[in-house]
Amino acid sequence: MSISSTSDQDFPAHYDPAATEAAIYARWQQAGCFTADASRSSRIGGDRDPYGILMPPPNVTAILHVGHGLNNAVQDVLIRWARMKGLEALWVPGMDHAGIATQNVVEKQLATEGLARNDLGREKFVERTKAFVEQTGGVILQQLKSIGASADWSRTAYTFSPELSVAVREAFVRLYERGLIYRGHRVIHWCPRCLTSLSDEEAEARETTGALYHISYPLADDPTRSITVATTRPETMFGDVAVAVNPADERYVALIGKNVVLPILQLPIPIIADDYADPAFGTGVVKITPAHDANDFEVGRRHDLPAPIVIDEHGVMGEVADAAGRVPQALRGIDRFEARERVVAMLDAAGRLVKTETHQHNVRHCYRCDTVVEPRLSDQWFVRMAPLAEPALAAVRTGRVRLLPEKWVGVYEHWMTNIRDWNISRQIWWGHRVPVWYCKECDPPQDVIASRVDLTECPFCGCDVVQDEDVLDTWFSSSLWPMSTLGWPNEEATDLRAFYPSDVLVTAPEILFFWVARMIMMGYEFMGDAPFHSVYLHGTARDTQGRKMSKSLGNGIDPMDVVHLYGADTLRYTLIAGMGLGADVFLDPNDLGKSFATGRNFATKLWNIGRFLLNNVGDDTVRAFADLKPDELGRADAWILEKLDAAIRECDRAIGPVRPAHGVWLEEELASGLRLNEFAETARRFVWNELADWYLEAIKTRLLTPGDDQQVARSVLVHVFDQALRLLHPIVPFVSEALWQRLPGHVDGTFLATSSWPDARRQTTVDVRAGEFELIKEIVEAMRRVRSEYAIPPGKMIDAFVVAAPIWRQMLADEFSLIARLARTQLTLADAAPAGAAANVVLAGGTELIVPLAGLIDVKKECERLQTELANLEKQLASLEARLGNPGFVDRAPSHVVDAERVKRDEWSTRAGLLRARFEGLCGKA
RNA sequence: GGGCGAAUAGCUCAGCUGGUUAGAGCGCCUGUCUUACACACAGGAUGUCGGGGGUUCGAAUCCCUCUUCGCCCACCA
Repeated sequence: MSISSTSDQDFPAHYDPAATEAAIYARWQQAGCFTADASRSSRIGGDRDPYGILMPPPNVTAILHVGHGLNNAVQDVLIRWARMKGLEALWVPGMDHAGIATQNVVEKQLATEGLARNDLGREKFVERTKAFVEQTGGVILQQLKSIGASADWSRTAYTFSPELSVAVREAFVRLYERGLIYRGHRVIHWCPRCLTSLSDEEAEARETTGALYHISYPLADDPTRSITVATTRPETMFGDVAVAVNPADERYVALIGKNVVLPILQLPIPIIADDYADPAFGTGVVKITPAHDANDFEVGRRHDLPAPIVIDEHGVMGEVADAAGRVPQALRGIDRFEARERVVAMLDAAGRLVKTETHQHNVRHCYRCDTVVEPRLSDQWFVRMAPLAEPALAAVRTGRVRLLPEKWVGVYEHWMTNIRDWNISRQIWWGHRVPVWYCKECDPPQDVIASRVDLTECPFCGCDVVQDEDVLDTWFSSSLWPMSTLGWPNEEATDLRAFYPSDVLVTAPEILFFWVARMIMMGYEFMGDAPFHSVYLHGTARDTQGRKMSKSLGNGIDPMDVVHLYGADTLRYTLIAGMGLGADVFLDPNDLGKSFATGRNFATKLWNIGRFLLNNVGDDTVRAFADLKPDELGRADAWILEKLDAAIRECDRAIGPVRPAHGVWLEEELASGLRLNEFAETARRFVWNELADWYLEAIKTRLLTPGDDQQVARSVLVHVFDQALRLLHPIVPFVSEALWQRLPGHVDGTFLATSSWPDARRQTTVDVRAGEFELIKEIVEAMRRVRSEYAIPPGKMIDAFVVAAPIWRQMLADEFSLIARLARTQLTLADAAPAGAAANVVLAGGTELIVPLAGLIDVKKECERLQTELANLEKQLASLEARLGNPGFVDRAPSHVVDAERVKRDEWSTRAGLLRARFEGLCGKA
């Protein structure tokens, strides 16, 4: 890509991403820039410390949205930084088979052909899904490449691959053998549309306005008396097996043990006493429906009651088990919500509906299809979580794992200490089938066999066995991701030894419990260590109204649109710069130009700095920066090198450290690192406000004037820009690479992506010349302010005098031409303020600028302005005096504060004196 | 209902363990096509740091309280 000429044709004023990005990415890949070499990991005897990031695997059917863009941009910044720091960096990409989600997609597809999954049968359905995934899946991984993701694609993983399926089985069997997986018969969350159970996390609660129905149940032995129950779900009454009152509730104590008659069915059921009934809620009487409510199930169990099921798997009224004659003929086959209305009408007609009141409560919905979840009594597999949670909780408490932002620590602890068992079986077909076989001939416990290999016959009696029909929760396989992608359960696997544990996990807080917590648990259970030391929980992409971007709201932004319009760097820079730690990113889907202006403007600026540099430095050999002698450097050179060092240090602090120095995070370490917006801002400020605004402007003449000093300026410029490109590369990889490869002296076949991260120089002494440039800069800024204040035309060269301490005088005289160019002001050294009307500015250190105003301004107006300025200054001075006169302040404030205040006071009083003199000189003594 | 967090410029947010004149980006105002960049340059304005109390020589920063938002969790039918 090296170029010999820099005509406008191949170096246009605006960076053209379309012309460069794809080609650069291809060359990175070709050169193997992103492929990690496990043998170089110091953990297995190599020469580099490893650094690992695990990509949260997107669903195999997913298409890139801004959330993915944001998530992967963060990871890519980190991995590119680590790579440049000389670590053996591995970013493992991959996809999730996404059980329910993918099955739903295929079922929808089938539906358009008029087919249901049962029409195909399990085997055919799975085959079809597999084919669908092979044909259309993985689009997102390709899209990630176009935003620059430097993942190691040679290690792309898939939760449903043969290798990872082995890991899933191994984990299941080991947990089963340890008694941490068990089969339970209980009420779980059931989605009547997906026809599967859901975990607690998958059943999302949503605040809903419903109704609380008060129904009177007459006493069996005295139909004139009745007790009233309150329920939100009258349709479940056919499954009632009792009504419960609190044993301490005096209203009902006398009735305990009697029967009431279940309305409509005319079925006698007992009144029982149970603490579960809350006297303060509703009527204090609760109907007990063990098959359709998790709490009622527990109550039923305590009282040894049956659990008739009256709603089937589709959410339709029907007698399923143990419920003969319970569902009236007229309601059979009726949907639960329709049935609710009919039951209410029936009760009303029978005079049993006492009243209906509106009621706020939470209703759980399926996280995949939003259907109202139905509590359902069934057999499911569960993971016993308490023992697994213990080390995972300790990991965060001891600092082995840090959560950022820290506010999530409390949430994590709360969840971990109140953890409930995890339902891992799903009644769908797409996923890892539960590796359990049943033998009809053997007696418990030998009739249930968990096996790492497929069984065709019972290992105990040799007769036929059948495999469990269920598949595992997708998140079960995800929880193994940090190990399974590296070769576990083969503990000798090179990648596993070289890269486990990894370093940072970057994800959205929504899946803290779905995924992150469970990965930590599994890490400890199977590897004896947490899978990473940092969890970076980033914010959400929102529209200008603060709504989360989503497909259903249609307020999303397609990152590919941004890439096509403005380039990947624009997308990345905007997202990274706009994202404080854990803060949401706000973008306007209706105005991409405005939303991404930050990134686009920056990319253009950077491009133009490069353009300037190449046009002015040219292709001729540039002196090696390392060969420059310190005394060859000009003031601007010394200044920009100092700023560069500061920028490098600040960037390091913002993004690092790589990992805790002593295994656990210390207080002081937690204050830095992963502040990517600070990193971006620091780099931007350096490149734009320091390098471009000042250094470049300052050296223009030097670059054009042949001689030794020209060579120095060229060398420093190339060096500083090279370093700046390195700092910026993790954020804007494409434009930085494109420019870096064009720098004079670039060696063909080398990449910025794999070059080294800058180091700040170890300077022990303060460079006086840098300070001198700072004074020049202040003078220029002051002159510009004066010019603007007095509305002096930009093109007009004006004269001014400078009164400075003797040590500055020669230096200033040297730089008069530079100041003249930057401030359009011809300075002359003076010993004191010349007579006549003038604007007067005092800079830090007592340097004074005097700008004769004759012929430039309205003297009368200037007098008024000076007067107010003087009044303000004197007011401020008075309060400063008061503070310094306050013994408490002087005694207890740190000395540097007191000193600073004193310096300020002295400066201000000098300035006040000068102002007064100027005022008097200008207006004559009033 | 329990827990956690936030409130700073028009908008989105920085402001670490209290200490010079509270910052950035975008937006806004004025001027400029100054031979890298008008996606730019130069200059500028804007804050009772949510309200109230307290600690202190000194509070955006620490404590209490109120208000308003947000998030997580939860079996009150």
